[in-house]
Amino acid sequence: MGEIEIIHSIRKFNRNYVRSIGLLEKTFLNTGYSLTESHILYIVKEEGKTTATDINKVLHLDEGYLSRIIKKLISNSILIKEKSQADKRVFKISLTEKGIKEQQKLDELSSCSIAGIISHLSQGQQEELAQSFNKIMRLLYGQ
Amino acid sequence: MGEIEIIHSIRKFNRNYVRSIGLLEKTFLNTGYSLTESHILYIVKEEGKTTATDINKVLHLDEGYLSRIIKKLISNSILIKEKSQADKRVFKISLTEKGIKEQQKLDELSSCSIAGIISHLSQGQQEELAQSFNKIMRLLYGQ
DNA sequence: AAAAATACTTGATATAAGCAAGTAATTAGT
DNA sequence: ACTAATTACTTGCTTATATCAAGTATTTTT
Repeated sequence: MGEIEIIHSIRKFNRNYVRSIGLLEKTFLNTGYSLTESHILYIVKEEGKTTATDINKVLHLDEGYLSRIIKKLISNSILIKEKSQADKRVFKISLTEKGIKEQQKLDELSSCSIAGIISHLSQGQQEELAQSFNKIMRLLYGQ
Repeated sequence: MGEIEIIHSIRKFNRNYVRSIGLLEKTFLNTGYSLTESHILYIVKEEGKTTATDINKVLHLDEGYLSRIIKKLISNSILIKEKSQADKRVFKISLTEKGIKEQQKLDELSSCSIAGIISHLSQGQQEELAQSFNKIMRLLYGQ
């Protein structure tokens, strides 16, 4: 396989996957959260208690944009922030009780939408699919 | 591998890939074309002479939005439209000379950005990567 | 011939994202 | 210890991207 074919395969995948992600975004619209917001909530769940800066080490959003999203999530009682004692520039962010529940709902929605997409595949095909995704993850992102 | 692991793998991939596509979008910003516009031009190149409706069979954009994008591309002399003789509701759309050149530039930019991403991989790893993408394409999109 | 569907357009609006300037706190340089 | 630079976060303003709803013209269905 030459470089041109390799690049062609990846570009073909990208063209198709962009649309899948577009569909995913529409699924999230009904929830009242954007994909980006749901991503932020996922990170806060994973990290437990974190900061805007740490979230942005993953997401690389515009700082002002992130600040506003967090502000909105706080005003909707999904997140709370408390001033860090160690560094008074920093706000520690975490999920409220409501936030935990909302995040779980989003988590389930995401899993269900994936389950739907792979439901027409056999068990063996589903495993092949997962292994392909895992391989790409390792090769591209070292994970 | 159980269903939970399979879904987990795909979701992990998605979280990472969303950002790759975000970066790709930023690359395109400098060109004066959005990823969506470049996608439209790609389809017009592939199809030769096509219609808004046919483009949207692939992209599923809002009709009005697509109409405006096409309008803009026409006013920038990238596309031309001519009324179909067979059906006077329809406009046949195609690339101008300038449009062909611009599309080629976008094509190269896209290929180069992929080449950059895979450049740190060995030839063998690049082939594994392409094969993984191909397998996913077949499983998810039947292509 | 009327009703329904299709192809496309346009006005108004919403959502997502980015830029730039600013405040407050911390760290680095001398 | 004091100034300069950096970091964390915020806010006002703007742009980019996308959607909704209503409308025109044409074609297809009944």
